[in-house]
Amino acid sequence: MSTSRPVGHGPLPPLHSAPDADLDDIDRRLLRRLGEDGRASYARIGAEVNLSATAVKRRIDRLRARGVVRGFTVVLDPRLLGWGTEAFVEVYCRERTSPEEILASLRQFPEVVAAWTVTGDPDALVHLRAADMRHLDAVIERIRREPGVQRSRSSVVLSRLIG
Amino acid sequence: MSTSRPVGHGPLPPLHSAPDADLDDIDRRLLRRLGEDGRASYARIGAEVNLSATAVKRRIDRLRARGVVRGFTVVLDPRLLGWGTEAFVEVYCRERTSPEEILASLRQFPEVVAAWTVTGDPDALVHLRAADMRHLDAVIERIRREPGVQRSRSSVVLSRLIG
DNA sequence: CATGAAACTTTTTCTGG
DNA sequence: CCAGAAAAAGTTTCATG
Repeated sequence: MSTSRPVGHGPLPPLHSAPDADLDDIDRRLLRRLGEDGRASYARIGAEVNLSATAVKRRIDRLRARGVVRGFTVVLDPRLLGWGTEAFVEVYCRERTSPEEILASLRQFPEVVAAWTVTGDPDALVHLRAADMRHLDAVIERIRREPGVQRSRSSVVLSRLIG
Repeated sequence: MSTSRPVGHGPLPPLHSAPDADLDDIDRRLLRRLGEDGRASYARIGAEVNLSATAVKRRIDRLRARGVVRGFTVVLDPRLLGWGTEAFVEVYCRERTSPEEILASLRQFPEVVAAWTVTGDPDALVHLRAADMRHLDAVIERIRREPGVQRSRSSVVLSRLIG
């Protein structure tokens, strides 16, 4: 029943040496535990941080209220779900293409797992997930044809090192 | 206690139209619900998918056993934790630098949230999180000085569009 | 073989110290 | 922060289609 998902490296932001977050040591251990198993019971967490289940719940509630804890989610295996191929696409937009327009363009693709506007030559970086190369190719082609998009440069993921 | 985290776009792989995963419609709805709230009770989930809590638990257990569900985790707000600045760094390695060496280099930085080896000109793409620009700059400098690293090209994240 | 109901255990949630 | 009681959720067992 225990999930082994080391944090620090991974989808979670680093907990240790956080510059400033008003977290005490117990909060950090507690969040680390929730990072490893988001369904861990308050009682079990409390046993590990030397706190009663009630105290643990109150701390987590407080962290939720503050917005530090945004919620809880399930971690799935994209490969086993049939989404084994991923890529990053740098998108170069035409002049006068707003982030809103980029967003609107990308929103329609379920293959777009994440996207950011960035500094530098490209305007946006897009993280794609697809079933296979063929699928990936098709999606990239469709993105390139979007009105606001001028050109793009793709990197297919060979292996996930961290995260 | 309900978390609004739309899936399809985001850290979760898309659930709908999964090419092949041996998931039936109930599994997909169930996973979607867990994506939104990883701590939702079996009873509540069951009420939404017209199944008993027992049946829901067994389905989730089965999905865990198959590896489709890797676990559960908490979703944190990096900004409120003091990690508000992020960037992507393309790393160009020297000849004969293995992925293992890249991994070993990057592992030591807690600021490295994710990293992939990729096709194309750069060898690796690195996702960084830092407290601020100053911090980000320092980390990138340290990465550039790593033995296996030849040069790098960075994009600072301006805004998160999706994910 | 998956399901649902019931029995049983653990955990959560209140209350008041 | 602790203790205890009530409520809810998790877990196991068993019978059914």
